[in-house]
Amino acid sequence: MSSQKPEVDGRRAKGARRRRAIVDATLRVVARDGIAGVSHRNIAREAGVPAASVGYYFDSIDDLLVATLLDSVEVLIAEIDRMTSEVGSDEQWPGVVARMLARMIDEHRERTLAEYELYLLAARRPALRPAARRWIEVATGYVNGGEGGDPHAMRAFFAAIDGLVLQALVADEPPTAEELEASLRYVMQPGSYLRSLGVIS
Amino acid sequence: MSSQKPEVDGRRAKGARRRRAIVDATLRVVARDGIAGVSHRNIAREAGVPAASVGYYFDSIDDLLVATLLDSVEVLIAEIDRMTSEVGSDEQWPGVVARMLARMIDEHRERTLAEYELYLLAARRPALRPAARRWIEVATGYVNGGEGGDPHAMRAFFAAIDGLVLQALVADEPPTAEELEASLRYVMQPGSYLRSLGVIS
Amino acid sequence: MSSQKPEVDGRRAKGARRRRAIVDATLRVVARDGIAGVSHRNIAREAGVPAASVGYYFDSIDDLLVATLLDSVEVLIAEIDRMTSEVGSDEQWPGVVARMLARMIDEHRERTLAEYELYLLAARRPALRPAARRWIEVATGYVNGGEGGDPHAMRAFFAAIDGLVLQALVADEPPTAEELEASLRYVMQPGSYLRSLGVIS
Amino acid sequence: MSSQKPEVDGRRAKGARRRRAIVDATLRVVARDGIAGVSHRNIAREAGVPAASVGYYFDSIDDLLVATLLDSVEVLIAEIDRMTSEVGSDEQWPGVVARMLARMIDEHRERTLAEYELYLLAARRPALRPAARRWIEVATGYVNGGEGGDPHAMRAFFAAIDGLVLQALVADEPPTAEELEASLRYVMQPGSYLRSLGVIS
DNA sequence: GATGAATGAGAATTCATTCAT
DNA sequence: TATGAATGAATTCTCATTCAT
Repeated sequence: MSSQKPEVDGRRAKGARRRRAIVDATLRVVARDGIAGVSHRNIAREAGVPAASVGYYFDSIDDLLVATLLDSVEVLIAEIDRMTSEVGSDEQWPGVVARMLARMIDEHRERTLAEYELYLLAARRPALRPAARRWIEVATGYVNGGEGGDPHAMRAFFAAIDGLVLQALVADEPPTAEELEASLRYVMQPGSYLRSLGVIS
Repeated sequence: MSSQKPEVDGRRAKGARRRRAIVDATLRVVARDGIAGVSHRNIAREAGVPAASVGYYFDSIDDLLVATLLDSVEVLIAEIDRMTSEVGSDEQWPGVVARMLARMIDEHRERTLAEYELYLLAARRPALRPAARRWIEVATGYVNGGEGGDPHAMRAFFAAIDGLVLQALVADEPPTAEELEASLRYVMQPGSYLRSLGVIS
Repeated sequence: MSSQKPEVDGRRAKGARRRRAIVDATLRVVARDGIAGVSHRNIAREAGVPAASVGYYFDSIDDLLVATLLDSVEVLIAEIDRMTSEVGSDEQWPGVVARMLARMIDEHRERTLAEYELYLLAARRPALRPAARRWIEVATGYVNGGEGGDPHAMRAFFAAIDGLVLQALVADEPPTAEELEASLRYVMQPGSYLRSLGVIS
Repeated sequence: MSSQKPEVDGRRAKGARRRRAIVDATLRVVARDGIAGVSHRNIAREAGVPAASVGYYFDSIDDLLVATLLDSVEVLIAEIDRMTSEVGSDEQWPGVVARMLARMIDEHRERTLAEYELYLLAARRPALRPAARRWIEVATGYVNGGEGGDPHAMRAFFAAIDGLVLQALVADEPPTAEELEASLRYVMQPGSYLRSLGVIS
């Protein structure tokens, strides 16, 4: 698509880049200082942009948080993608998921914490709901492509995962991958549970 | 036993009452405005005390939040107590828990949300950890008195409950008690799950 | 040279003026109420600017004090300049310095006191050291251009002056110019002292 | 002296002890945090007494500072006493004084700083003047028992000492005893200076 | 006499927003 | 379009003081 004023595209591209930089910075700030640390100044400093730019690109802090939550979901999707490609048979699932959770809890603790804070914030700010919903939908879709399976079982399954991560984040000593796997086996028993989920037949 | 200085008791009692009023007000404020709404001024207005009193009774906002989280656990305990007295056989458990959760989500939505926010905050503030831990311990203790049962199964069980509530709080349309019960049945199957938990034999 | 955006210069000039007004006001406040009187509110009221402006132009109170101390040095320089132009032969020096000190103590008592308070504060706040050092360097430089002379004699000389002013500020009845001159003669004896300083040969 | 109510003496003694503890604590607090750090709470914590006791034993902060300054003078007297007993002939004086000053600046830097802050404060608070005057009188009295000697020379002599300490406290690198001695020799030259002071004849 | 309780006032700092350019 | 400047409002925390006991 051509443009009469190429510098406009340059400017637009610059604007998009800057917007992007602000969103990325926001996720880093939430990871570091929590949602309470989200302020125009903090974000601008982290992003390396003028303080007024944050207010310029996002009408309100809420707008910024919506964009950040949505963006973090995409990052999560990419991460899950990478992990699912590592697993072969159903029998490995508990171990694979456990290791993924352990990584989220250990290596990416602050980042994971940030995502949960944003997620919980959706309970208060309706504007964040679509982003939160997308998260659930994406996760659900990974099990069986979004089709089939008892939705109540599905909900229980992901609820357990969410709860395990939540408790791990709060715990003084986070559980190891082995412990997580042991817990996961109770909600991923091939004979009864996963069958109900439609993961296996 | 009489005292020569009843006025001391009177003062102490008044102080305790005021302290109590501040904690109660804090839980209401968190329920209404979220943790972000916790400020000396907001709390003081809600409690009907001078603003400086909040700083007087609690050295820091964190101290106040710790006390509030601890207090909310006690309230939760009382609530669970009431519910456990209603249930007869094991078979009823899923329904009873589902109805309890539905009530937490519907009638006491903001209050429950407040508890989860405080709970998640413990992930960032170590000072809140003991309060958060007490919550888990209390819940765990209710299943079998804290003895026996596979701890990993226990963890998975409560994780599922936590996750169900969390997702319900975020959802546009919260699940009904029936839907929750359906989900719970997957993590409370008498034949496999509850037996592992040591709830039934 | 003209500018396409004269308004920028206007704004910058206004900012500089306001900054200047705040520094001036700070020196007046320290003179009137001491360093203990330095607060955003007090400074702002004295300068006739909004309270938030003080925090806007100076990141911290220390920054403001540094700027104030540095500024007061410049004022002192101007004052000394004026005085040095009045003196002819070496023999007059004690009298001239004595009159200068007497003026600092009498007419500008509060102002001089403010400078000493800022100066002593440098002993606690390293950030003020450079400003304090500049004061010493400026004074030293006036004797012989900073070159030659026994540095220990120089130090003793200015120490005596500092001490005389200090004691005069604390005294119930400040010394007259004549008394100061009599004291100064003991540290400015042409035959031994000033020769060591390199002031005379 | 007998008493009908020995417990009163006990109480009085306790009160005097507590008063003393508060004064001592004040000097430590000023040494540590400067005069700005003097508050009822800080003093009380440092002294290990109830917060309200400070206000009880001293009507105002000024009263407390007066007592503290007076007390610090007595401590200084004891210290000087100890040092004067070490010196034999006049020739040693510069070295002895230099070592004393070096110790004040190095080992007791904060304490010395505190004394200068209190001393300078006397310039603003007339209530502190008597304490400051006593300081000067005591120091002066040590030279020749308070009699004889040219008072202007005396003033210059102590002014130089005061100024040397003042500048040493502000300097990044405090002078060594040797450097101080070199400076002191210029204001303690036996042939002219000390003779004027009446120290030697 | 002595002290815990309580509070109004004030401190520095940070914030979101507005405005002029 | 984009941004430095500016500011009223709000934050937590500390303070001296008063009061009841």
